[in-house]
Amino acid sequence: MDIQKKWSRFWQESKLYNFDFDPKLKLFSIDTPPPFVSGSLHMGHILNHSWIDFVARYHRMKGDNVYFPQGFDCHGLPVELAVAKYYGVSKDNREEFLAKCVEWVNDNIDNMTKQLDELGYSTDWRYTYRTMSDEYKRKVQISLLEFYEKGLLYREKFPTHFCVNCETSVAKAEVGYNDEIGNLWYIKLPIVEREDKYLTIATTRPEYMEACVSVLINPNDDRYYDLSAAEVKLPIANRIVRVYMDDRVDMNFGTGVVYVCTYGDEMDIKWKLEYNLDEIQIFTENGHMNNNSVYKGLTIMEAREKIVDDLDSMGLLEKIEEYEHSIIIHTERSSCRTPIEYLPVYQWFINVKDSTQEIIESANSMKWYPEKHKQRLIDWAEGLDWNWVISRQRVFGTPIPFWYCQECNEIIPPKREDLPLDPVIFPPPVKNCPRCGSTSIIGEKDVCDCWIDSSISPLAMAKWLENDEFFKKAYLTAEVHRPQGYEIIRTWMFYTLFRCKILTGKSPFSEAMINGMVAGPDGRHMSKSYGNVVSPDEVMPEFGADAVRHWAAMGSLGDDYPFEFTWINTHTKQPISKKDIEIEKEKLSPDKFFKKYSRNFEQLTGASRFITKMWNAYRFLYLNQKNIEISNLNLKSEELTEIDYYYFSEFNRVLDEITVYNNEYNWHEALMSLRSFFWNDLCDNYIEAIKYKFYSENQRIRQNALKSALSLFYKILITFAFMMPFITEEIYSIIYSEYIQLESIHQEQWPLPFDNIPNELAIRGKLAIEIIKILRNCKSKLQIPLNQEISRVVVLTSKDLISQIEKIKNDIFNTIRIKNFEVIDKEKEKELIEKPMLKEYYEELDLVISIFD
RNA sequence: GGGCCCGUGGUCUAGCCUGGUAUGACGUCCGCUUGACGUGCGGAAGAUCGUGCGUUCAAUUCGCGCCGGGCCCA
Repeated sequence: MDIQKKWSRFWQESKLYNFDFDPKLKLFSIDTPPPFVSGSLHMGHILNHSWIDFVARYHRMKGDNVYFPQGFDCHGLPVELAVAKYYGVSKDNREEFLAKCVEWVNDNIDNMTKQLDELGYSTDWRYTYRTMSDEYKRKVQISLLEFYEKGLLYREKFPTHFCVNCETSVAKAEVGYNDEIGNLWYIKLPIVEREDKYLTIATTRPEYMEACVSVLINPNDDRYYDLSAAEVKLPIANRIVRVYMDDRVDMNFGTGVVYVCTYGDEMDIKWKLEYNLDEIQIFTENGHMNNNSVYKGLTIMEAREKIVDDLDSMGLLEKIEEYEHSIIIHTERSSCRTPIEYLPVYQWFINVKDSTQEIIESANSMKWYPEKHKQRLIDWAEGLDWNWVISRQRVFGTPIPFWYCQECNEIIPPKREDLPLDPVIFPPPVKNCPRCGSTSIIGEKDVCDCWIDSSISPLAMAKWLENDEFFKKAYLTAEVHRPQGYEIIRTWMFYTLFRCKILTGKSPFSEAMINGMVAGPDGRHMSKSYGNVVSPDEVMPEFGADAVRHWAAMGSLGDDYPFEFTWINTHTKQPISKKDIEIEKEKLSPDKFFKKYSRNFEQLTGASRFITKMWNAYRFLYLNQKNIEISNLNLKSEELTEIDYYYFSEFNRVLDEITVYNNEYNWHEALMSLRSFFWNDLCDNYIEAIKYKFYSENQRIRQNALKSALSLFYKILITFAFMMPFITEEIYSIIYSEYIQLESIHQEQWPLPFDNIPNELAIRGKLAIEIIKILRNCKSKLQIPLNQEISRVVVLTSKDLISQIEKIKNDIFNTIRIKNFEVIDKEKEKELIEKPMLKEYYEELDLVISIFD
């Protein structure tokens, strides 16, 4: 932890990640997802932002001029809810409410910034943007003005969730479902031109009768096969409506006949649009019946009772059943809990339907990692049938900068130079409506959907409308990388492609890297609202940022990745089942509970073991570095041995491999491959095979061995640096800073392969390592401790190989500790009279190995 | 309600597009070791590749249905 703090501070003080606008270099720009300012990050963000940081650091090492500012998505319902809850300020007190929202957001950003720093996130904070800033709002509002000028922005009525008690539209997130016992009324509707024939519908909302615009039946329902396109007469309303066939009608509900009303539920809205049905609104905003109803003035509940009575007296009420169903209620305001109605209110729309081809073209012009997620966007764009509702009936958000005429609904746009503005308080640019001359012009009080804010993030960070030169470099000519999760492909990605293309004529991204969702232990994706979040603060102190980043790197591109843990008893270290933990949680106080049980993060133990291993490898080299003086790491060919060459060539092979993986953002495979090379090859075999030289009498041998070991280790260290910035920096500062004149390992370029490797020597080195492995195995079979000397080993082989092995026998017998090591022509086998302890045949290598006491 | 994605040993993952019973890692178990290594080395066990049907000489890999999980929109 101290090491982490030390380096975090150092990186900041040395301005290591400061972005320098270098006109000579290609700009690689990363359009980071602006996280919503919930206050703290969870492991889902950690996965996402670790990957982004990998991209940034890796591209820097590859020589790109990397620009990646971090943004923050400030507006949103949760902020309003939090402010209302924690500050007790009401929305009605607009000015104070908004000020408190800003304060709340700023506090949250501070904490999230701290958490990103702890992760080793290498953004340049000087370029951070916030969607609530004036500059950001200005861009958003200008973009809306441009959409208006292009004729893509319009305002019309659309049904929304509406609370008739609070007399306001409410967002989806503000409503909930409640199971209630109600009635199911069976109502007979006379069929037109068929005397005494009725069609019976079952409904939980009889008061909607006057809003009924059609009746639907499932075409597979043979009870009603003869009623296709029939008409029924609605009682009370005295209107005639048509019967349609629709296979989405649930045949098992009620009578299998459903009446479509304005607007009973969400399906009604859909059917209304699909069949182009009439719209007959019968409620007022305060929950009474309106002019369209004979029950005008009654409340909805009163009207329900009355209509049931009336139908009964008309003999059209067949029966009443008790029925348990769930109804939508206004849950956000706990004092309300009134059933939600759907009322058409004016909403602002952006026409996206007409741009789907352009969006698809943009998507096709990008490289997608992984490819499969491109389809998600294309399917979505092709299947899109509604335009984008951009208005939200909230307070804290970017204002929709328009006025409208209350008489004729004419939209009055703002002057460009006045933006940003809030039309609620800012006077309109004209006194009279340009169309009808009316003076009742009113500023829009709705604010923008958050996606309106965030879907110009590539323009905002590239300083669109602010700095033309920068914009050209960072957007028009840059390679722009978009990292994000798959869950927002249809929103963030979709809208960004759309808006940026319309506004600039150019598609914003050259590539996208898609991450999956991090799931909590319950299998659902980590989200504050599910209450299954694990904060990085809960694992960072124990495991460190590098281990957490290692965990992130092990996730696979585009797929979900669980962050699991099991509960264990702190004292016995025994795992506890989920069921038992729930019981204990109920029973004990939080204090006692956490004393008795703790979480065990299995996925991080592997990561931290690896880091320990790396640390040990460093320590071993460091100990020897203290004893053996070398002045530089320049390798000369005469100083290198067969084994060195073999491992150098192996490194080259692995380097190629991981470069390909990294270029495709396949961190999982890259890390696996590098990890196993480091652990199984470098530590287990290479260092073991040259270890003896560190204790050699000969100073040159000692120096050469150390030099080549340090050189190889250094290249590996560099390749690990972008994933594990802290430990690599620490090791660099201790053993390498004296040879390499860089302030930080993070200024290094991606390593070049070792050159001039004589193939013949490398092959011989490989042979040496193979024989060493075999002999180590033999020792293990004979249960001889590895550090115990063997008195005699005889290798029988062909004449060709004898001369090869002679050249590497030093390495072999010194590593394995063999007193007498003989290599003999296999034809002379008979001369061996002594009986060996162990005799092993290795046909593929053409070796017979005998070990003697 | 609609659309899309996913389902491989206890866990994560490769392979599937270009069909021939499966890759690697973590974890587990056994043996040895413990002077870079809160360990290391060597070895072993463990998957009828969600399920049913179909195409095929042959399916984890292709097609359809179902089940389960997820995401977004409504």
